[in-house]
Amino acid sequence: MMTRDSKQRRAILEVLKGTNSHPTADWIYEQVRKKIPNISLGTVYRNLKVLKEEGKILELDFAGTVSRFDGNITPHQHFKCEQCGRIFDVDEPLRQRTAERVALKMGVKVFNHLLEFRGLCQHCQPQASPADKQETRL
Amino acid sequence: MMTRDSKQRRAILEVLKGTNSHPTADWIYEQVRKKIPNISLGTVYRNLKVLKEEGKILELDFAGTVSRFDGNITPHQHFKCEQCGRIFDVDEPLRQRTAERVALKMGVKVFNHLLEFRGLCQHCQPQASPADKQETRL
DNA sequence: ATAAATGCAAAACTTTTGCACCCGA
DNA sequence: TCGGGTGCAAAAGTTTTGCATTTAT
Repeated sequence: MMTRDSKQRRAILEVLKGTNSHPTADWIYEQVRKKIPNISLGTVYRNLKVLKEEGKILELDFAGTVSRFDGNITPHQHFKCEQCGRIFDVDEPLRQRTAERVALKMGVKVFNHLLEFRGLCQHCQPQASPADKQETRL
Repeated sequence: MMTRDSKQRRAILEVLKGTNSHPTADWIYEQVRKKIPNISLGTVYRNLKVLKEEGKILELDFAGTVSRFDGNITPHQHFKCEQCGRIFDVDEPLRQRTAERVALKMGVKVFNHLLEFRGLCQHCQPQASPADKQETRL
């Protein structure tokens, strides 16, 4: 299948490359709508699929039900806050060595790897310091 | 909220502990139904949520749209085949050191970490050996 | 007794798809 | 022109929820 060009596809990729958040399809849709008001959500999904297959973007599956996408396709790591759900990039390069070892040991081909840390982000940590009382966060 | 006991919850946990696959809610539902035929899917979801909050199971978000659950709550690694979607356990322990370094550097609390490798599993690899012709898998 | 848990069904969401029309190569 | 791309709306699939009833403590 020959993939063709379209302003919709270009706009979607542009949005994704222009953020370091890890947006959902719906968020991307809203952003692109600012430039192309009558774009449809179906088109966004179709293009995300194509872009993913072309290796231009990454689909993350971290956030429970909704998929998130990442314009950064180099192997990298994430931290996910279990409370607020935000996803942060982590600068902690994983050695390529490990991927090779896994490939050899299991007889598989490894294209990519993602490391996910889970916990509580700075914002969501219960602050118990007696001096400066803060708003209580459950 | 005081959590109470129920045979449904016990059965769900039992199913999850008794497999090393990474089943979807629906698969768990079908298994439990063999013992408790009139259990409802809603109950399965509600219990998976409770068990997850109690830290007794893990929710994986690897598989695109559907959530998968894991009865193995020790930090461990997965390999996901991008073709057939199967998820395999990988025996490649990640050093606790790394998690500590991340926690310190980012000011977060790390409860868990998951490493996901992506690629093609043995079964899905294009086999080009000229001697033994195999069924062609796209 | 009382509050949590359940079954059922409806609702809410996310993602996919069929179809007629449009547009890029 | 021709086949891929689009918008629209319907459909499919997963997960959540309201409510009356049951059940564990």
